[in-house]
Amino acid sequence: MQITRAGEYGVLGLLHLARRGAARMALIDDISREEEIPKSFLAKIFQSLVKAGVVRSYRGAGGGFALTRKPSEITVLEIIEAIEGKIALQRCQLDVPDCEHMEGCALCGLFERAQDRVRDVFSGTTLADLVATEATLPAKTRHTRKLELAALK
Amino acid sequence: MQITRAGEYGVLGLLHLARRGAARMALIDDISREEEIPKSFLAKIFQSLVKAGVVRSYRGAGGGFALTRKPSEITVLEIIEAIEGKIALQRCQLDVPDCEHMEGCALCGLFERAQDRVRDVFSGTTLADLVATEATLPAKTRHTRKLELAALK
DNA sequence: TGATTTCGGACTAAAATTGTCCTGTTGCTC
DNA sequence: GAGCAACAGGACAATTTTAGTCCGAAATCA
Ligand code: SF4
Ligand code: SF4
Repeated sequence: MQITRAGEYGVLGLLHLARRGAARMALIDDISREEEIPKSFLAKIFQSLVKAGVVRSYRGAGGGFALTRKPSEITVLEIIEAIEGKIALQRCQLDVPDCEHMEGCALCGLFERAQDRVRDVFSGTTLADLVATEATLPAKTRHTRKLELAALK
Repeated sequence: MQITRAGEYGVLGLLHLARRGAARMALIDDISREEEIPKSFLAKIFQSLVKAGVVRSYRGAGGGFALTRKPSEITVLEIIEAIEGKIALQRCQLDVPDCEHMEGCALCGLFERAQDRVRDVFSGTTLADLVATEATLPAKTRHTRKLELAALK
């Protein structure tokens, strides 16, 4: 019952992009280093995000990734589901359900309600919200710390 | 991002017990047959539930399992967490967290909120609620159908 | 005693997760 | 166009988790 690393890394990667401001570009290499995410794994994850239209990729020298929309228009739900597929708490909630009891199962409805609540939370939060939240957190321990330290040098 | 089979089977097993009424006993063998759950797996699951004090077990001939409380006093959350451990959407939500970014991570708080909503839904639903819900579902396809068919013979 | 039923732990098979790696392909710059 | 920089895509591998099985032991009852 966990969001996978892939999903988490995806959000963290895009959050990094959002933090950089508007449509600024970033190399997969930099994001991976600064957010401490395995590079080749992150590269793979970003492929899904490109396909989902959340980021654009630019190849070749001087290339990288950039958000296609404003951070305030990209929800966490969209990101996670682009990477992991639809959030489903049980097989009966899958896009192609895998249980023959669905019609008469009371539990099924409960799972659906729980799942909707999760999706509500994630769809009600955008990258911009996360960036804003970050500002309220103790700076010393902020996840962006490596960035800040690097800037000092 | 799914509740495991173990958790689901646990709820389904107890639901069966609740449906049977008050403190009536049931054999693991019957529950497993009627709910179509692998017997040895269900036996294992029920061990956790005994340890958690949700059911009592009686060994030997004429033994079986019975609820220790009224169905209206047993929540789905309690059942699932007795089996799977605390519901956690991410490693930072684990009982012994496994991430060094916690203090400064905006995402962490979001996961916590989502997780709390899930727990709300599950803690707000008891076995009695599920039994009641079942009554409103189409009888023909009800999950208890096998029981009913057996009763006709 | 012997049949029945749960207990507890060791064990296994399959699936999902979490990556790596290598071979393109695209685009920039000289 | 040569050569480098960066992403694209797919095959592959290691690890972990899930989903069970199996069996001997302990309890209980007739
Ligand atoms: S909750 Fe009910 S419908 Fe959903 S997978 Fe389980 S048995 Fe099937
Ligand atoms: S959400 Fe943040 S705190 Fe939680 S596991 Fe991920 S990086 Fe760590």
